[in-house]
Amino acid sequence: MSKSAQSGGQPRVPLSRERVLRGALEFADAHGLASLTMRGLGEALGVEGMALYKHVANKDDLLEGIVDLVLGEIELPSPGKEWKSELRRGALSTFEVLLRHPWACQLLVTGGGGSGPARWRQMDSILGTLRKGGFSVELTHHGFHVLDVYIQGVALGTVSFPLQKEEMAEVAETFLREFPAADHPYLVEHISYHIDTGVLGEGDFEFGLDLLLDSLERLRDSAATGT
Amino acid sequence: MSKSAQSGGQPRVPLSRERVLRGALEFADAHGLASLTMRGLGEALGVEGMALYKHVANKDDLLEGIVDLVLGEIELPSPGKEWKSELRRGALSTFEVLLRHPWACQLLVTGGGGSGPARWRQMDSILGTLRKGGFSVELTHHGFHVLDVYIQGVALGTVSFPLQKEEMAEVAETFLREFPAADHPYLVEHISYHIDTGVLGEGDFEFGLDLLLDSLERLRDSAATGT
DNA sequence: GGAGGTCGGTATACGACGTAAACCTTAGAG
DNA sequence: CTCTAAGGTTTACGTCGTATACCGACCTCC
Repeated sequence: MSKSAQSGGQPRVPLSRERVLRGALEFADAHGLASLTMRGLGEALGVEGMALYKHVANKDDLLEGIVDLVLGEIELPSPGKEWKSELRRGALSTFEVLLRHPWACQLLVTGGGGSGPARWRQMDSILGTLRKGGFSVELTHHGFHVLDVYIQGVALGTVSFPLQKEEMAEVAETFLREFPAADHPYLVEHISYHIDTGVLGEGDFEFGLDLLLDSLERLRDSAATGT
Repeated sequence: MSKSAQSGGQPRVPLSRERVLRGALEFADAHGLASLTMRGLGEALGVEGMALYKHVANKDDLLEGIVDLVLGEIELPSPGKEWKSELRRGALSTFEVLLRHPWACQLLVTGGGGSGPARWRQMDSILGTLRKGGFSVELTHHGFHVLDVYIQGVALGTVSFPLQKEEMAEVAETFLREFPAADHPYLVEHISYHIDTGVLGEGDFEFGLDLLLDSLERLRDSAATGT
């Protein structure tokens, strides 16, 4: 027998930062961020809550850790290839990943914006894609922030309005019924539109995304011709 | 004496939802959201913490209340006037208000997005400004969401990166020093740019805002000419 | 002008949370 | 066989939101 497994029962796998973070991520996916508690996570890992502190500095550390894990799932654009489709792909991937782990949005946004290695890699690849796509340093700067903010914003908005298509219509209808509709004619129109077309979704996300990408392209070109 | 003031000392002003919410807002401004606690707020209002529950259903109710107060500070665009400058004004006002109450951003985003009357009024006025500006229902829908998300996104980003200009440069420099810079060339360039130009600010906000407004205008016009 | 009801505030208490500190257990090294 | 230290447990503290019971002052109505 090798040195790690021995005598009686199970193979003695003694936890680790890795396993704690992975467990926390799954726990959050399963039960939501609010239910992610040190004692609860401990139990899920078959251990007393305090044991986690042997692998994690404190709860904030743990949260930062799982945010970075999530960010690591994002598909990155490759600097050098066709910039627009690369950024588009990366943006859609970000959107998907954040919707897959709704709680991560919230953390990303309230916890300083995610400052782990996965975030750095993502930033670098987006910036690089713009630069290699012919954008000046300044335009790259602006473009990056606009895209970044937009993506996080939509993900956040979508996530904090967690309704399925039918629920949505139902809720909207009861809302319209007991509402000072006369004072909010345009809001009523807007809600009605939502009743017909459903919730915010990928389509709405892509609308703004393409708007931004096209605008950035136009700016790049007009800067190049010296306008 | 009138009926409200009497005998011994002070004039008997018995709290109210209004005063509780206003007090909570000031408390959050002064000490941050994390320090806003029922007992703490009670003390600030010269009252035991439990007294607040006579005016507020629970803490969530209180938080929703103060978010709506903040939203009420926002200057609204007027449907009918020149749409672009109106929306621009409203967006800048939103930005300012959210920076004035940084904690509100966070609440706005985690607490279902603010669903009180102030939010409704704001939504209605933005939607109305677009419609009266000649946008179709569909384009209004998209334009609204894009603008809305962008504004909240930038405010959130700015707020969660709470550095002054000099701090910023300093932090960035130490960051660059102990950083695997070789693996993140574009990120390094980006940070250097930030060192020179300072933090995210109103300028960066306006860049994306104008980008969006111009793009929307273009879409409106091309839809009008049937392209 | 008392009696009673209600409104606004207090006192006390409970369970959950993050986490500090001390302790125990085991397994490998000398 | 002992020493050590890493990994896990126990116990405890302070803080949070809040349920519940209580209490005093006012208003109303007979």
